[in-house]
Amino acid sequence: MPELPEVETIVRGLRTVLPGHTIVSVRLGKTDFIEDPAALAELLPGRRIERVERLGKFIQLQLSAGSGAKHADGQMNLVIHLGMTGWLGVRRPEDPVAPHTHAFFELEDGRELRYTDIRRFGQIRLVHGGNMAAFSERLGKEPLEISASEFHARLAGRRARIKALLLDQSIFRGIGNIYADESLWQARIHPARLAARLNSADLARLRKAIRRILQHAIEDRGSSISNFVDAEGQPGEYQQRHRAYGREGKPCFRCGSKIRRGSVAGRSSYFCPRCQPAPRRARAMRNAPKPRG
DNA sequence: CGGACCACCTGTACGC
DNA sequence: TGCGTACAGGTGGTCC
Ligand SMILES: [Zn+2]
Repeated sequence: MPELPEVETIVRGLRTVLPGHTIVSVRLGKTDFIEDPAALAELLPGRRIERVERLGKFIQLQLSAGSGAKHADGQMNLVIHLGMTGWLGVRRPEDPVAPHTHAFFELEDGRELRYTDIRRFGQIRLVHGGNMAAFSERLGKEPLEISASEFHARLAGRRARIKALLLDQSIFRGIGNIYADESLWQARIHPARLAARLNSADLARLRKAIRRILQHAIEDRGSSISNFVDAEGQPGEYQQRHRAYGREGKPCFRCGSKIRRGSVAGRSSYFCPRCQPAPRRARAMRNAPKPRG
């Protein structure tokens, strides 16, 4: 469940062990999710990891320019997205290899950075130093950094459903299905409300809810669903604090009504029918994602 | 612009 | 036990 808090948890773990170390070789398993597998083996060895950053749900390993003719292209970034089931962490070679581990970046001290991803919805790509700013600008604002006025401006006049906009990574980067539902529950806004119909009090509440929930989730090292663990292998705790997500039929923590599940923006969406009243003449929300033929 | 639906891939839970 | 179905943290495409 890598959304912003889980990715931040992974990044904080990697930041304590990776900077200063050099990639000496690369081994790959399945590569259908890697943009240019050959380029990894060709361009990474010899580069030192300088910084570890998070851009929304992306992990950025900033690498040195290295030396030698083939490194004449300057700084490089190894950019990794965890998709639905990705994991990234450092292990020793003798440590057991988790199933579905598809990339090993061997370090000069013998340890290896491993990428594991059951469904392979993640991404591994190289972004040249000169293209990194453009890459970052294609994404929206960090939800923990955006000002109130910019938050309002980005949603003003949009006639899409608020949840669809929260999930749009070009508006805000890092919010996913769990934290969208949790934030909307906290702010008492139905996920199918149109953004343009939210007043400024609604928007102010929503921004505060997003900040509070993401911050608390980071403190709890994210939500662990189906075995998510951080870079050290420890699970998160925030799933115990979910108020809406995954709680269909259970009582609302505020009013006791049964939490309902519907489909908004193509995703399962959990909300309290009483605290989060449905938009008046909105098209009836579909019940749940339908099976495909 | 916005939404519905499909695709990518693997695993798990559950009904029969 | 086995099989079919629904669903899962995400993104990106098509079609209307
Ligand atoms: Zn309620």
